[in-house]
Amino acid sequence: MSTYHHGALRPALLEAAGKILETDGAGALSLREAARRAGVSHNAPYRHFPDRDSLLAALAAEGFALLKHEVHLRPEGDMGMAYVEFALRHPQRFRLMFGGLLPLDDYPELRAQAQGSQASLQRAFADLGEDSRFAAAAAWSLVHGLAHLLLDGHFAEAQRASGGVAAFARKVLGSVRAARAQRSA
Amino acid sequence: MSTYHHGALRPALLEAAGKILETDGAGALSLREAARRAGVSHNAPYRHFPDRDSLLAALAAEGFALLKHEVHLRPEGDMGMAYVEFALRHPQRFRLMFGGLLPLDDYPELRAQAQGSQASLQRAFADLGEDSRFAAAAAWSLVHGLAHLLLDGHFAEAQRASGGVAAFARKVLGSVRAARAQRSA
DNA sequence: ACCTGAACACCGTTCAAGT
DNA sequence: ACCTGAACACCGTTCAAGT
Repeated sequence: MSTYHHGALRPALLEAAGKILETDGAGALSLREAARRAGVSHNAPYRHFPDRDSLLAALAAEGFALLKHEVHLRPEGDMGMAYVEFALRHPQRFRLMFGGLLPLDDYPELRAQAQGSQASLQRAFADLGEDSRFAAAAAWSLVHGLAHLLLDGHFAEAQRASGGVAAFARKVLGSVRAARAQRSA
Repeated sequence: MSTYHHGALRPALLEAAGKILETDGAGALSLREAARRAGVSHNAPYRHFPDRDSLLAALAAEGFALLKHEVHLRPEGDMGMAYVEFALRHPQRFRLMFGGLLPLDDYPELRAQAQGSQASLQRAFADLGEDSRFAAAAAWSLVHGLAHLLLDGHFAEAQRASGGVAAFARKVLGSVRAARAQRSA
């Protein structure tokens, strides 16, 4: 009880909010419910977050840090797959990070974090096209769009035929890699 | 005044809701505000839509029909660009269609409509990779991801250097096409 | 500094009526 | 059949207090 009154409320709120986000999505996340789960009044969160958006922004920031970490655990050739797998493992977090719900102009640090994940993919797919800047954008677009469309269930049948989401994703990314390989041959 | 009481309320609500969607986004769209703009009580919409989600679903359906129409106006090689341009021209509509806000499992006709836009892109990018099914998925993913990332402003600097969003998008899509061309040479 | 409780203006949704 | 008005249980946010 008294622990929350001693400076641990902010992380407690983030944890409670994170759970709501994962299970019900950002749209269902209310400050009041997070406060309830943290055992404080509906008003206590305002000591730690100026408004609802800034709590969502903090959750998105956690997500960007985790995404960067998971992508960097992989060898370069597998970073695209790591990106897709992150989205599949944390669908609601991914939607919060990239769903346009947050006014990114008000949170420039979030956009910077998002571009941190692009820097890695750039190297991974650098030879997708000639100009490396456009190639990097194409690489990020490819894995980002694939992640989104998988989350929306738009490849449901194809996934079944491929034996699972991950196997399907690997084949889609692999088909582009194959085109690149033939080009250099 | 009395016109709305004679069967024209449904389209009037869709029009009012569409305007709110375009200016403030799906999150800010309330049934009560749509009803207000249509000049009826906050409760009248329930005669035409069972709940808020089904109004959003109707707006998304309009979007999918428009997307399909605009994509089919272009020659095959330009359909990817048409897809991106649709997203840029109707950002909030695009986010509603693909932002995960709607429970697509409850609206199977929407998912069918979404896949209608893929059918065209499949032909347009059919030689991106060997297996045409995976190549089609890669093509849709590429344009879809590019559209999303452009809307989120993640390519802001690169866009400036390229002289505008559309020019940048064209170069990104072109860089993939260039890789394909080199491969067949 | 951090938290509580009352208050206000919004929602979505339901129900009982009105025409 | 279609619409209104009252009502209920939620929100985000602000303000005046409490410790």
